[in-house]
Amino acid sequence: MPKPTIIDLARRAGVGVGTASRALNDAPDVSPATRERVLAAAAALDYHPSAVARRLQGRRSDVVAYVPEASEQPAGDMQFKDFMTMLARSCAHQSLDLLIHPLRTGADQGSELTRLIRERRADGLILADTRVADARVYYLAEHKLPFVAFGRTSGIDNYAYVDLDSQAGTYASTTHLIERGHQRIAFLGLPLAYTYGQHRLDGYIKALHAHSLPIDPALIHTDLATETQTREVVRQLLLMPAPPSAIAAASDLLAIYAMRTSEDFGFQPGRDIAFVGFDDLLLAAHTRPALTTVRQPFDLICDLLISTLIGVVEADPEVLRQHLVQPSLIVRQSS
Amino acid sequence: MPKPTIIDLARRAGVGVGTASRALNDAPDVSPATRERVLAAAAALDYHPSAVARRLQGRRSDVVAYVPEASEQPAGDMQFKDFMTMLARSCAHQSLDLLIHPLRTGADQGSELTRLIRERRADGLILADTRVADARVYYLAEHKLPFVAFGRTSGIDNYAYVDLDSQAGTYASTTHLIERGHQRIAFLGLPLAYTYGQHRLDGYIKALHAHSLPIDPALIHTDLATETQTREVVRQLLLMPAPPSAIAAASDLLAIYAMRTSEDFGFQPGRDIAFVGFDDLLLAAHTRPALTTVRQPFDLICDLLISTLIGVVEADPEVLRQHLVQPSLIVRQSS
DNA sequence: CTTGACACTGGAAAGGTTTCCAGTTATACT
DNA sequence: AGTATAACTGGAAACCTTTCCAGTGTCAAG
Repeated sequence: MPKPTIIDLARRAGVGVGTASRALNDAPDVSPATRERVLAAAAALDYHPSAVARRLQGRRSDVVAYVPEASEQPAGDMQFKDFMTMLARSCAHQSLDLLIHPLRTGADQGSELTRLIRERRADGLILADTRVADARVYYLAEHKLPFVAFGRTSGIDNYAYVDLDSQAGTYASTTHLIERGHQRIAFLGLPLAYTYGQHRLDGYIKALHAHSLPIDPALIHTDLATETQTREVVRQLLLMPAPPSAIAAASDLLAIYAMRTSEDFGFQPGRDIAFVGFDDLLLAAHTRPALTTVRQPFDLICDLLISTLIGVVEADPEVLRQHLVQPSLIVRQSS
Repeated sequence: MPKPTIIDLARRAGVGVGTASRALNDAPDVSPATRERVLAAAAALDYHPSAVARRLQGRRSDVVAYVPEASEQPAGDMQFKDFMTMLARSCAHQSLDLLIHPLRTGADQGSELTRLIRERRADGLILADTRVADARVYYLAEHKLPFVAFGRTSGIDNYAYVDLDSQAGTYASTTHLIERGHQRIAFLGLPLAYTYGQHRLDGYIKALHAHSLPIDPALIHTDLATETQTREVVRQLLLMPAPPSAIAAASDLLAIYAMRTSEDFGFQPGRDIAFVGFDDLLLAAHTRPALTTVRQPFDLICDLLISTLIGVVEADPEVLRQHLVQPSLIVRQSS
């Protein structure tokens, strides 16, 4: 019993294949009685239309490829699964399948990307973890391949992206600390090679500026990756003659490391020193004290990524190609 | 300039389509000169064969779908990205594409899974996060859909799986503690609804048994999810009249929470109390003291998942369908 | 009774590849 | 020289859908 085709189905229902197809896709030009009969036959035969054949006939493959860097992210990416899940959900809403195709950093990324599109294994690409200078973005834009980047890249502007306004995020968290009366606020930053690493630093600086506070380079540490590294940096901060009274971190993980380190020094986080993070990890709500942080609306971001990509693929001039999404500050006990 | 087809290519190279196809797939029956000519023409036209058409003609879609539960994993799944990346790499080795299709917990999972296969959107499925009683496994096995589960499920045996021998993992870590002279060893466990949660507990108990140590229910806490929950449990342990001298945790995260809590009580982890974890998170090597833990060889597991799945899809009787992979103990300073 | 419009239907064509089969030419062997 | 074999080649068929077009039948209006 080979899998039934639409021909078997049509025969069984006593109609032509064209009619069968129309009935299944509830096209307008088919009588209710006929549709009924086709649907019944489909159920009886346990018929499922071949997505492959359908894709061949249409011009689309109805697949989106998600192309993360085959990460060396220091602490594991805790939000990756949530993000993937939401992205998949957004795809499902548009009846798209989600392909995942990590790019090895060394390999010939260009031809890899080209083949994905040109072989029609995917209609469009979603990039993530974009860097300040991101070779993939330059390549895709130059070769006019359909893609949307999650995150901006500098030195190029005519491409589609969705990005969190990270700068607004740290601006908000830093301002929050300032409004709580803090004057000396340290900043723990991520690698500046990533665009969001840069933006999160920018927001902190902008907030200090806006409130006429001095920028003290001694209070700013970026490119933090490991826990030991972070702890060492925080140690130095706490041992300063005039230690900071608050610490703004560019990620929840950094903030948590910092809180722990301050405890080692006998400080009580949230009381003696204020902390804010960034990301709103599931962890963040469960630390003690619960961490004030900045949340990115992944669901909205994913929807935008997919709808923008569809616009790009269809070359729809109506679709806005560049989106900046606002984060929200979640105030908890640590600040 | 519509995308060139193999017909354009053949015309350009001055050969028939059959010959062109054979030349591209380096089939045996084509002369070196002809192949040369076809390849040159392909380069000139920037020709890429349509994966969709290829899939239609062959019987395969050459796609594997990875089907995680749309998790409520308490702490975010830190290893998810690494696992995905390796799985994708294993797929790439076999020229397969990896589709990701999270299953909403509520929805009609059955028809979702059936459609994935019957519509040929994927040739086979990889399941993950299997539970002790996993409805998806039962369903897939009953409907004879091609799949491999990462993790075992009870109450059924004729299905393909790859699993880490978690029991051996906690057996090893617990034994390691015993050999270090510990007699009172507490256990922090994961939800028992997950098979590995159960197995990790089993290994701990088995190790105590093997060394004729008593099983003290007061030292065993399972179904731990959040940090606060874990800290509370550890607090209770440390306040016991005869507190444990070592703690075996079923995950690195639980171990780290426990270490931190013990520090709050003035203990020095690794000296006053020993700790072992499970998972070998990137974090684990960077805590202080560095965490002794159990590592799963994800690369091997992924290769096995994919090769087993291929065997299942091709109904190859030669392929071993059930694999138990041994973890390895990584000894660091915490024990 | 004829004509037009209308509602529905069947079947062919297209989408782009691989595979199979029959055919052509060249080579080798008797 | 004649035949058998080998080495290669071209093109048709198959994979399974959707879409388009021409056709059939019904009904209303003229």
